[in-house]
Amino acid sequence: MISQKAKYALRALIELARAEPGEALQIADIAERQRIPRKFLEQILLDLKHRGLVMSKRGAHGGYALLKPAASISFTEVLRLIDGPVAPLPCLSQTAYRRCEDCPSESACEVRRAFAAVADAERAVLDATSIADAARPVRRRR
Amino acid sequence: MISQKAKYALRALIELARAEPGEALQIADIAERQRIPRKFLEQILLDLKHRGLVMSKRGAHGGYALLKPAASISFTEVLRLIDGPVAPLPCLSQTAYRRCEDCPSESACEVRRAFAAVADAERAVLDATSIADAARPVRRRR
DNA sequence: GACAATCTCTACTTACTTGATAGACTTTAT
DNA sequence: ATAAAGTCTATCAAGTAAGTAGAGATTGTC
Repeated sequence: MISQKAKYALRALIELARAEPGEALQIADIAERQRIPRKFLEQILLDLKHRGLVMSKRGAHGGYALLKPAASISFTEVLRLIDGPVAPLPCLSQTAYRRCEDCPSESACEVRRAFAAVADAERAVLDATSIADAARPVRRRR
Repeated sequence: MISQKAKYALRALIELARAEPGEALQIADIAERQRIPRKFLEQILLDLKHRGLVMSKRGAHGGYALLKPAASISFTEVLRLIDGPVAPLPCLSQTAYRRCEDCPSESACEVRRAFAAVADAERAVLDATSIADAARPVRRRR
C-alpha cells in the first residue's frame, strides 16, 4: 500500500499539471479541490519543493507551480520521494540498496530471485506513467 | 517493501517444501537453517497453521510440515496472510476492498486508474510464483 | 507603513505497526 | 516421570503515519 501522503502528493501534482501555464495555485485551493487536509498539504508541497519538483511564490497572490513538464514527472519519482524505495526488498532497491542482514548469499536467495521479477514489473508500469498521463481529463491513456 | 515477517514466512515455507515428504521439521531447525529468531518464527508458523497452510505435531519428535503441495502455495497467498492486502491502494484490493474516504468518484480517480495497472502487473508475477518455484535448488525457474 | 494574504519551518501528538522477547502451559514419545 | 516439542498471551522499544499547532518570513496593496 502506498501512503496517504503519497496519494495526496500525486493528486496535488495532478492538480498543478492542470493549471494554466504560468499560473500559480494556492495551497488552500489545491487542498479544497482535492480534499486534502490543508496543513498536511503544506508539508507535502514543501517537501516537493525541497526536492525540486515544484516552485513557490510567497506573499499575497503566491502559490505553487510545477518546475518541470508534467510528462517528465513519473509516478516512480514521486513515490520514491514521499514513501522511499519502491522495491519490495531493500536488496532490490535501485536508489537505496541495502543488503539484508540475515541473508548469507544474495545470489542464492530464493526470495530475492522471486521478487526481482515483481520489482521489474512494478517499475515498468510506474516508470511509464507520468503526472501528465494521470492529469488527462478522463478516458484515454498513454 | 514487504515486512521482515513475510520474508521469514516465505523462507520457512521454502524450507518445509524441501523436506522429505512426510518429514516434519522442527522450529529450532528451521530457525537455525534460515537464521530466523526462534521465538518470532514460532509465532509465524502458528499463524501459518491457523490459516491452514501448514500442520504441526506436538511433543517429542514433533514439528511442522506443509499441508498442501508447495506448487499450490503462491507468493500472493503468503503475502496476503502475513502483510495483508497486496494492492497498492485499498480501493484496488481484491481481498480487502475499501473505498478511499477522500475519493469523490472511484471511476474518475486518476491515481486509482494509474495504480490499477501496477496492481495487475504485480499480481501477475506474484500469482505465478509458488513456494515450489522458489524452493528449487538454484538456477532455472518456472 | 500597515495590513493581510501566503508560504515556511519546527515541534508536537496520537495511534498504530514492526520486530521482536518472555514465560507459562499443553501435548507426546520414551 | 521426564524431556522435548509446539501453543498461547502478554509485553516492549522503536519507528512510522497522519495529522495539528503556531510562530515566523515574504510580498502585494492601500
